[in-house]
Amino acid sequence: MKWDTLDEEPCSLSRTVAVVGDRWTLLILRECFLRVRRFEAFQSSLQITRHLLSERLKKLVRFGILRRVPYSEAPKRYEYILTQKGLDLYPIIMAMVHWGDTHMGDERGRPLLHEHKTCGKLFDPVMVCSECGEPLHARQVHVHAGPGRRGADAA
Amino acid sequence: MKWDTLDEEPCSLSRTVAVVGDRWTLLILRECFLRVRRFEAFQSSLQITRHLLSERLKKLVRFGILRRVPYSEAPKRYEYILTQKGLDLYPIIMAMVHWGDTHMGDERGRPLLHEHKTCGKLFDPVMVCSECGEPLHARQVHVHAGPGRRGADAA
DNA sequence: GGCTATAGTTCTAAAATAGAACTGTCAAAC
DNA sequence: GTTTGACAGTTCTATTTTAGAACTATAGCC
Repeated sequence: MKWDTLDEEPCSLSRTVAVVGDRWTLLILRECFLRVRRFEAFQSSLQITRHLLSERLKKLVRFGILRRVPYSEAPKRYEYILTQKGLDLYPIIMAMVHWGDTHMGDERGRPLLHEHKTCGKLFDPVMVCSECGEPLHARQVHVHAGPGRRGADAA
Repeated sequence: MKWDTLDEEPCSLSRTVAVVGDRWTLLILRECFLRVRRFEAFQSSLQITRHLLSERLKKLVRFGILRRVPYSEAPKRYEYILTQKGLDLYPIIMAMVHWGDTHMGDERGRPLLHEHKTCGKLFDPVMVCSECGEPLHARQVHVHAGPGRRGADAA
């Protein structure tokens, strides 16, 4: 497999994996959603090596997930802010958090609780069908080839 | 960071990342949801090296995502089947597919279309609040420390 | 001038992955 | 009864990635 062209595969999962499919990237994004924005802040909260952090931030900027915004002119300093494309990753992060809550928990209970400001309640994220609103289950979904596909595999 | 204890961090995202946070694992799971079950089938559809495929399947079995089920006694042969814990990863996969459809598409359209058998329509997955049913957005969610958490970071 | 803060870059060592070849079991074909 | 092929791996070396630590650069403050 050539990882450098994974984002051009005729499969939306592959394309997403090309961008967020590694450990550090997902942990960096977690920090972004927790309002972390600066190099030193990412580095100290994640204990990632500075080299890799630099690489990953560049990649996220290149893919349009983060914007590198100056917050100081002299000396030039930048912070990293989620774009809309980045904010749209929220369901992925939340789906992962929820699976972890459900299947990887210990006896102490959840590390974090989520409150929906709109309704004021503590909630779980639920994935539903856009058409009928019912919760989705793998075995109730049938997959068809779409226009962006010739041969090969996908999901 | 010590990847071998990432599944014990007080953060549900980290714990999930410990299990599915690498490229190959996510692609293998895609195949699982497409009903691929056998070693040779994974290997030829993904072009993964046999060594890594073997490693990743072992890991998924160890974490209870897949079950290794004999389908032939002589010679002994096994196939890999999603457990309920594995099936529950579906929202993560679908969230990633949907993000790819939305943000990584080309002019040819989607690689795959999804039909909800329950309602018969082509759909998109939508993540909603379990309490009020409204679609979730990152900035409408407030995070609280839960019981499974002392100091440090999380999501 | 010396100290600190911030945001990186550069270097070497260790670990993970790629790629190809090899092993072992059994069924069916010749 | 020997050969071929399918299947499910394991083993080996070469390349790529990542870890960990040190270094660079700019500027404010004392």
